[in-house]
Amino acid sequence: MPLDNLLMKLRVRDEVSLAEEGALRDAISQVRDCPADRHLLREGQEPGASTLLLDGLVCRYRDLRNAERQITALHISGDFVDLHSFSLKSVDHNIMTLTPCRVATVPHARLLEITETRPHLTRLLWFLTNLDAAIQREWEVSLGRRSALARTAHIFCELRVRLSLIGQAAETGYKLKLTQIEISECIGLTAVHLNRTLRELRERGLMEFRRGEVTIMDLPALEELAEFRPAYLHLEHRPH
Amino acid sequence: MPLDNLLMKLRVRDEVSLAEEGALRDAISQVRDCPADRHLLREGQEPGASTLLLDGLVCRYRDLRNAERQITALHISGDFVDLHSFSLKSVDHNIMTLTPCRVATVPHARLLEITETRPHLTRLLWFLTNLDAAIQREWEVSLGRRSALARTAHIFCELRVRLSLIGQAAETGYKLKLTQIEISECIGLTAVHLNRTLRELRERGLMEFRRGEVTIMDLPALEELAEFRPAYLHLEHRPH
DNA sequence: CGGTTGCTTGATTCGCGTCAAATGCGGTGG
DNA sequence: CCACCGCATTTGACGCGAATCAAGCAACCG
Repeated sequence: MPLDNLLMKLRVRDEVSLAEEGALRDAISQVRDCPADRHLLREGQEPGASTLLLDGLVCRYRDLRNAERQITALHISGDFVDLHSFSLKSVDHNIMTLTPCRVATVPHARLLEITETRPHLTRLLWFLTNLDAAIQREWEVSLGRRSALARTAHIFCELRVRLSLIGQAAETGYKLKLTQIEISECIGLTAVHLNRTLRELRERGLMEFRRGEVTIMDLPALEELAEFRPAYLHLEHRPH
Repeated sequence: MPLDNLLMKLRVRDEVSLAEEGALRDAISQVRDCPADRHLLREGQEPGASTLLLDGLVCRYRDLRNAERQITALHISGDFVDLHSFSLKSVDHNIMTLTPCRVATVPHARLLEITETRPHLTRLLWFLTNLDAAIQREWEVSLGRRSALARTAHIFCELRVRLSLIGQAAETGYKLKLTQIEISECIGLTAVHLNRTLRELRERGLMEFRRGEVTIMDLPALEELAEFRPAYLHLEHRPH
């Protein structure tokens, strides 16, 4: 079912009625597959539809002059990768797949209709925007003030929780088909230094990352090192 | 007029009808003054109202163990400092005034009513959330990949544009009643290093920051150094 | 199998942090 | 109006964490 992961994610936080589920289903105009490393959107474009990620990993990033890029968000199954394009009209960054992906297209016209007729569902979509923003805030904190070691630990803690909500992570580990280069671009390190940092985490017996597989040896110690507080992921179930 | 700055900000991007203006006005339950360095909200609280900043400067921040803080957002007159609390229910960071402020309280019940009855106004509020998120993204880029010099230049470029939208900045400068310590907490530097960086900007003839006053000597060069592209501030006028 | 991409490690450099002290400045009270 | 206090700013000396440069290795893929 294309909507499963999105619905799981939403239903952690609030009720979603069958009518709302139907409205979301009707909003999808098309489902397609997309290979890895393909742009879904580029800076300056004005898409007429938003993209819901059904499977795979997608990032949003910005390039700077010195040819480095900063990945500003990572998206997993069930995330609306550019819901904000409905609201902002133009996008101010690039969006690309990191693995082969399955994506659903949601025309802005149908989102508009939802905002005209379904206040509660609109608030849920708005909530998703706020959730993305909360995650971004936490990345700002990492980039600004956490050491390489804590920053690295933190992103793996965050992804563990986010993936566990859609049944794709356990306490002991999860699959994450990213390269060290890509992860380093998320956390503002060079790939070389990330590699050394991963070695340190491994040698300390906290976690391991090898060939797209995260193995967590000591979750409490890892979360403590990262100062990971999942409050920012807003896991509480509340009427919205 | 309490709403002037918010309306100016919105009307740069879209039409706001008189009825909508009235609805916003009716949403305000109270206006009050607040001294500098006062918390408006703390991590974990669940406020029943959002706060619209009418005058002054407010920041959002998170503290880490090592007693350092990262400021994740700066708000100026006309900004909803915690519109997201309506959507997220609990706040995951601290919000405090940096200067004496005048703030308006907007009960969540009235925001709820707006979402139930005014789709277009709801979309405008949602847009404000997305605008904040776009600014946060740009801060992530700065924190992750820009040098101290570019990062410093960038925040002054951004604030110049944001303040100019509400008539509080010129090409040549603006008032900004912040300390170097506070600015350094925004851009992930130490106050000492920011001070050296400001000296460098001054010696290069680009800009000066003294006693809460920004003087810009060479705006094009400053923006070039910062790689400042205002696209992320979404200044285009579009139907939402 | 050879080519390509990602991972790993070492040597070195450098940007920014840390520590410490001096200077400047606005506010307060006598 | 001046003396003093506390905080912000400025500067210097020094150290460290992460970047850079470079080379070798492992894994995958046609």
